[in-house]
Amino acid sequence: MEMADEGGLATLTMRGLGQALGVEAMALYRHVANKSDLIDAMVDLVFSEIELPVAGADWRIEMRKRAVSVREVLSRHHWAVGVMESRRHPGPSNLRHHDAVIGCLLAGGFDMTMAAHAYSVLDSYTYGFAQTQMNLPFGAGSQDVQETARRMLTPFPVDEYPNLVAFITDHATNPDYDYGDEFQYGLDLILDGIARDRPRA
Amino acid sequence: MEMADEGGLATLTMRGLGQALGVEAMALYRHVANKSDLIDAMVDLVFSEIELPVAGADWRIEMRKRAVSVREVLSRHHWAVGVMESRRHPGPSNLRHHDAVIGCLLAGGFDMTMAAHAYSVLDSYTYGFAQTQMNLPFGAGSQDVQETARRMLTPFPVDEYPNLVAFITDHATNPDYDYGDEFQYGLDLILDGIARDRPRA
DNA sequence: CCTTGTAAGCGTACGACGTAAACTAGTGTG
DNA sequence: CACACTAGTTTACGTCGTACGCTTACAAGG
Repeated sequence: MEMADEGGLATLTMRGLGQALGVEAMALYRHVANKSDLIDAMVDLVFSEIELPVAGADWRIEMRKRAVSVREVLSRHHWAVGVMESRRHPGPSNLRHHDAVIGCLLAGGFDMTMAAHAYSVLDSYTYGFAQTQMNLPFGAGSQDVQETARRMLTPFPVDEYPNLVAFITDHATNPDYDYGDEFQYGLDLILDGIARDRPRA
Repeated sequence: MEMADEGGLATLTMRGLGQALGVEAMALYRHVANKSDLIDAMVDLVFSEIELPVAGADWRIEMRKRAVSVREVLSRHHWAVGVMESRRHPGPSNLRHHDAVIGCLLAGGFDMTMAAHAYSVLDSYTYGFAQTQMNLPFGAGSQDVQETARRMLTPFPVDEYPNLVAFITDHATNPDYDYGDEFQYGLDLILDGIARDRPRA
């Protein structure tokens, strides 16, 4: 996971992993069926790092806490975005996580249909945000943003994309703009919407 | 793109593509700098298939139309999810798309900050939903779901994940439950939230 | 007509990658 | 002492992206 954290899933190779462990690549196959199996295990480890919602506590606080935790964990393991939900063999932490989320919603007075709705919006948003942010071709630091944006737009005629340019100059390169803050806005907007729809208990 | 549509990005190889075109693999490098460049071009083609929002029209209708179109396009090109926003060299359709979305929001009376908020939530949700749905380890058909779910839970003690089991049996395997329908729910929830926050024009 | 420049495509080759198969030590247990 | 088990190694195969150098096809200019 350290290797993947640093350079992405692509830099995690069996040979490289073996070398990092002081062992030949093939030795790994004593402990792991194949690379996909290894990634299954890694994904489950990532799930185990996510804070579990507590059934019986305030659902809104718990759901918010979980979403923030997912985002924080995925920001430490950016390789995991895009691979978390695609496993054909979910591990125990994965299943426990889903079980806890559903349990917390049901305990919070949701019926099954509303729980499914809530889970779907929250998860889609949280993973989607993580994905778009992780993949953003610039990191923190407005100098970086400005430079990257200029390089992207260079091949095209000036004034071809006026709104986009306005957005970048007026907003995205503002030094006290942090894209990460956007997450809170959308998260609360969605929680508000869910709270409004939830049948009163 | 036909190749990737069928078997995912992994089955698109330079040799395979050459063969499909009746040409040696290396011939492709006359037209494309490298594989990443090829994928850049493919991503831009995907963007070009997305319906553009019209500036001046009702922003809510346009945003909804766009989100639905994104989802539809991504469902035809499932390989593109996870790669759309990560390109270091966005093409003209990509930039035009972003420009149109921002333009439509600004024309709809949003200030730049609210436009950024709206764009962020909508995009994160739309991509996130596409990602989780595309990657779901089961396709359509409840028989499939039931079978897959049982196989996933088999290695674990019964009653280890009661809420998850309840969700699957009560809800997910219901024959008239289509996960795709969840998209509409979340989309309208988010649009409602945005409409509420938008400063009145 | 011939030359020459350019675009298109081909052939070969290299160094990754995941992993199958067979083998070799070291470690207990009967 | 024999035996099975475990962890690790060696070698090898097929596939990938792609660097490098070669060969055509063809159009423009003298």
